[in-house]
Amino acid sequence: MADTRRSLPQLLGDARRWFDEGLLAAMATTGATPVSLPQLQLFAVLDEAGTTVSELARRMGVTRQTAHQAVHGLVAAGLLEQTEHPTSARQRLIRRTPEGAHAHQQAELVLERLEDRLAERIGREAADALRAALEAPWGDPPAPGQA
Amino acid sequence: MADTRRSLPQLLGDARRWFDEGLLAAMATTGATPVSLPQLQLFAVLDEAGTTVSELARRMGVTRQTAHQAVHGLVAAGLLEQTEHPTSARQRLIRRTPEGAHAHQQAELVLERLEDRLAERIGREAADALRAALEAPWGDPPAPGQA
DNA sequence: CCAATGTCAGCATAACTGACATCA
DNA sequence: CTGATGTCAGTTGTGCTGACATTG
Repeated sequence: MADTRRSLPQLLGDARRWFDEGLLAAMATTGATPVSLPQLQLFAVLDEAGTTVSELARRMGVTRQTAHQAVHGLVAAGLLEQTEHPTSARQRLIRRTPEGAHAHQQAELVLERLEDRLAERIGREAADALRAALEAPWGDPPAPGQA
Repeated sequence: MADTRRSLPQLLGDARRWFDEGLLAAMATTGATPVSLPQLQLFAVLDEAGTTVSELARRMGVTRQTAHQAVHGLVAAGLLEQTEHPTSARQRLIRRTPEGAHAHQQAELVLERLEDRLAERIGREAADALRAALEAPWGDPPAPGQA
C-alpha cells in the first residue's frame, strides 16, 4: 500500500489472468482435447457459417500467419476443419467439427459461469459496470504528440 | 455481431493493449532509455525503500527467474542498481538509480494522462467504475470442481 | 499485372522449469 | 540440515516479418 494505487494495466492483466486460469482449469477437467489459450481465443471469433483465415486474423487483431498457426493446431486436434469455398477456389472455409462445436459450447458455458461467479464476489452492479466500460468505444490509444 | 457479445477475457485483453500501446508510444517519444513492456511492469511494483528480487517476483505474479531477467535488463540499462542488504548478506536490494527514478515518474505521469483520456472518451463514471471493479477483491479463480 | 489469400520458414520476446551456490 | 535467495542455463510458447505460390 506504499503506492497510491495499482496501475490500471496491471489490474487489467490480473483480471484477464483470473478468467484465463479459471477457463483453462475448467476445460482441463472436461478431460476433452487440451486447448491452449490462443486457441480458445480463436474459438471466440468463429462463426457458424465458416470463415477464412484472413477474416479470423482481422477479428483477432493479429497477422494472417498467427491466425493460421492457431487454426493449424486446432485442425490437428480435430476441432476444426478446412473445406473448399463454394465459389472461390483460393479461399478455404474454416469450420468446427462436431467435436469442435462441443468444445466451443463448453468454453462459452464456462465463461458465463465465471462471469456469474465474479458478480457474486464483487457485486452484480460492479460486474455489469465492468463489462459496460470495456465495451464502450475506447478509440485508438492516444498519440503522445497530441497530449 | 453474429455473436451475442464479446467475451470478457478478450475485452480485458484489448483494454490492456490500449494502455500498453499508449504507454510505449509515449515513452518512446521521450527519447530516453528504451524499455520493454515487462520492464515497465517491473517498475510498477517497485517501492522507494528497495526490494529483493524474490519479493518483486511475488508482486508481479511470476517466478523468481523471470523477475531476475527483467531486473537484469534494467540494471544493464542503468535504471536500476543492486545494493547490499544492510542486515542480510544473502539478500540484495533492488533500487532505482536517479535516471531510473526519472523514468519511473515519467511512466506514472503517462499512465495518469491515459486514464484521464479514457475518462474523456467513455465518461468519468464509467472509468471510475472500471477501476473500482478491478480493484475489488476477486479472490482466486473458481475451481471447476465446485462449480 | 495487381491485389488478396494461404502457407512455409525463420526470428524475437517472454515466460517457464531445472540446477546450483550461498547464506540465515 | 533445511529453507530461502540469487543466479545461470536451456526450453517452450506465441507473436512477428519475410517470402512465395495461387487465384480472382
